[in-house]
Amino acid sequence: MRGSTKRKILDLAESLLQRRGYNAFSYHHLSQELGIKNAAIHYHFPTKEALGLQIIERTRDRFSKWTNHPEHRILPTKDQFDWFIKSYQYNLNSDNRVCLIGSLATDYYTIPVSMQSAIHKLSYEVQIWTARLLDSGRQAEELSFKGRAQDKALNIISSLAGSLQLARLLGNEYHYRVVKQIYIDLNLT
Amino acid sequence: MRGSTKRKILDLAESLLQRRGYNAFSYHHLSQELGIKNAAIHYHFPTKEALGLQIIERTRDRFSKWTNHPEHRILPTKDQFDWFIKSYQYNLNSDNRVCLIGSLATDYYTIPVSMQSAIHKLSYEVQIWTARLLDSGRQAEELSFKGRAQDKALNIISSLAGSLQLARLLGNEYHYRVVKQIYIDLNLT
DNA sequence: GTCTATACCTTGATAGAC
DNA sequence: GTCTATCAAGGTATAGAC
Repeated sequence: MRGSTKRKILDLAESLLQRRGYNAFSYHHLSQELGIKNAAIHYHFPTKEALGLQIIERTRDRFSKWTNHPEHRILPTKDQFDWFIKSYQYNLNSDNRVCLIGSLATDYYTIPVSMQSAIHKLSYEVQIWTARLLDSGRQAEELSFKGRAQDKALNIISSLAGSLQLARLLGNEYHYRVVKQIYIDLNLT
Repeated sequence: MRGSTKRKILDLAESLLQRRGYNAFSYHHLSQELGIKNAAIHYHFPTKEALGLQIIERTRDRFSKWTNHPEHRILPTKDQFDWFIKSYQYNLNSDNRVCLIGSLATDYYTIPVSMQSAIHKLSYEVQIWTARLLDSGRQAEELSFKGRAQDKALNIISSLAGSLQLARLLGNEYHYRVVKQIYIDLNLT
């Protein structure tokens, strides 16, 4: 992974995947942008499936590392939630990428089974973490909402995924408005 | 439009677009399923762009027809909102399609400019209608929420688009939970 | 690790017969 | 309106030299 070329391929592929979708980026895009030939990419990632899979696994790993870090787990609910929101806005400010889950969910029935399985795991992990954060935050009275924490979590995750997509059509400010509304609805200010 | 073949092509293409995305359905898919040759499809829709465009325009037309119908405009806020929600659930129950806006928003940077423009118009119209419904509903005290109607509208639309996508990963019941949470947050029951 | 060269497939699209 | 036949372009992937 420290191999510079391999990492560059992975970074660029991730970016293209979230900007154009799985079926609309090619080895040619990658090779041209990186100034190498497509055979070189196949050396590092034998198949497109292997490449796609590593993109997902790396994201899972990042998410897991942050959320399981001892120093992060003891942060106030708001700080943890802010971090979560920021991870979406990083995409927005990087060429209007949509989130990985949203991108692969719309391509779901066209991607290899191994990738379906991996993105399923990621979405499950995100959902569990968010639900727990909301639940403990409500118990600690750091925020408030009605209904079940899991339902509210799903509602927020859907909202964030969708708002990155709508931002492409209606402008980036719409994402920020959606986020503002989320904070309002949680009484988290 | 009454032409049976043309309509069948449009229906099937719409379905494939919302299930697989713009770049993952082909004239071959259409011709095989309809039992005709790809040249016949090109007769009705000279280019894929023309086909994609008509799909969007038809959806815009449907939306406009319903929302501008005099009998619908005087319905209680809840009834109009219920109709809106049902239009998403129709997709969910038809082969787990995502909504047209969500599908084309993730493919946005890979579709022809004419389609970008059309889907932009649709999303704008949906946003305006939803914001007005929420605003007048709140004034009539048929529902309640904090913040601006436009922001809440965007929040709900994003949520609905996203939940159809997440439903593919986490199961259809998650969409219904998101919807339930939306009603709870609006005090609309 | 990266290259050249190439195989093989799918794609959107067109020409012209019927 | 639909067909057969065909095309050029772009896609993933592999073999083998360097």
